[in-house]
Amino acid sequence: MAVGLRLVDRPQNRMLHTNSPAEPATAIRIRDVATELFYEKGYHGTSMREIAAYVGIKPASLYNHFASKHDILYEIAFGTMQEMFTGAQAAIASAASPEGQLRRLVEFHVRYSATNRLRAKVADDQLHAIADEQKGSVLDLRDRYESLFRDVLRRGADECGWHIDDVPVVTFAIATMASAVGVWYRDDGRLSADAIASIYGDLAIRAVVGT
Amino acid sequence: MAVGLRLVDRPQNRMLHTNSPAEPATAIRIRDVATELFYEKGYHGTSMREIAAYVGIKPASLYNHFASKHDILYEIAFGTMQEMFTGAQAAIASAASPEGQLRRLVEFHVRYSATNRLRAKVADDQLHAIADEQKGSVLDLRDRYESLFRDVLRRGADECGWHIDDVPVVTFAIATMASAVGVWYRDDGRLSADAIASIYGDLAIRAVVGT
DNA sequence: GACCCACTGACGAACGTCCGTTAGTCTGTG
DNA sequence: CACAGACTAACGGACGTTCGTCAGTGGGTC
Repeated sequence: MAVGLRLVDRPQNRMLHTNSPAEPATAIRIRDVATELFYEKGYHGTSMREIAAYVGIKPASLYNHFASKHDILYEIAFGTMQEMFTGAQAAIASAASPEGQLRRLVEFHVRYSATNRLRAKVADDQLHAIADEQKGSVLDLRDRYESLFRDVLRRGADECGWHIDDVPVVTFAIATMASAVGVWYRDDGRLSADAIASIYGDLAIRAVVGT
Repeated sequence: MAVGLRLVDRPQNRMLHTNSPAEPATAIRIRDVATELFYEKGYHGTSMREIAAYVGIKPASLYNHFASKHDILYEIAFGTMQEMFTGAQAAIASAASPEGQLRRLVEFHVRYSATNRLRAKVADDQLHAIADEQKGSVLDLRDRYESLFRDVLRRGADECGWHIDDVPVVTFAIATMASAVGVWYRDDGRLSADAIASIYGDLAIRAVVGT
């Protein structure tokens, strides 16, 4: 497990006296462990037994916290998309000009993709494994997120004469470029998330607004 | 199956008299079907039974053509990386200046990612499912591919004063941006692969060289 | 032309293993 | 005492893979 999971082995560890309130609730630990395993091996490549082992409980106990394996993935994906959507809204609201909005948007997206790289990638890549009834609400949120980007670009093209051959194509190009930061970003890496966000902000502005 | 698979049902179809040489060999059909299923549902989400059903043979017969499920994925991933690497080499050789080389490189990458979108995405996303002994050779090829990009950017930064804050970061940004075309490209879509490649070529040049 | 034989690629049946999930029980905490 | 949350044990089913078998094809020999 490359990122940071450790198998928990606690033969005698039945919440001895709920000592530390800092200790995260089991449901959260399950969600975090599952996020990491889904990231590493995919949804279908990860078993409930494995999740349980890393959390340090027996497989059956998972069902005290989640109704099903699908529900774990759904909670990860939906929660992530929700965070991204509200964050992007705030980013846009924090600037007035299209140029300022684009920069804030890209910077937010990069920062989020970096600091929440596991969540963000799982929400993207494992969509196919979400149950059909649940998939709709996640996709809907994603569409609304993308349209935030698109609207800023469209306004820049209309009002400021940006170099945009094709708004949807460029929207997607910028968004995916920023998403991909999560693939290589590391908390202890050479560059901070803010520094990378700034580089990408420059890149996007230069690509679209000009030098 | 969204892309184009059809379940093959042929109760009486034992290569009646090897009539058409146009009919692809079974191994190729298996590879193509597997590519599509891995793309749609991931490696672990796809079963050998399912692959066999879409090809129109029984599961056991798959093993006349591939030693294992892992081998199918490996052949897809390695073959794809090989094609991309040799294509990128040719793209670089076709221009002399860093600017020309970057444009050709981006255009090739976009065009390949568009016209081979299933292969390309499977090779990227399903790497985690490749057996450890085989993973090395695929990763190695990918590293060499990335260094082709990196070298062009580095040369542009050194010799032509391009705006590159950080060569590895920008390398990755451009490459992933171009890869992502495969997510939405469709053969019968509004824009041809060449047109999209050109848009992305412009975008990359503008982002890095300036207007 | 008739025979032989290696080869290819399909088949049905079965293997041991692992899967997600459930039922029922026990135990410590409030 | 009630309850939340852990446990043990087990379920049916799906998994990748192996096996023995067999029809059809093609080339070499008489």
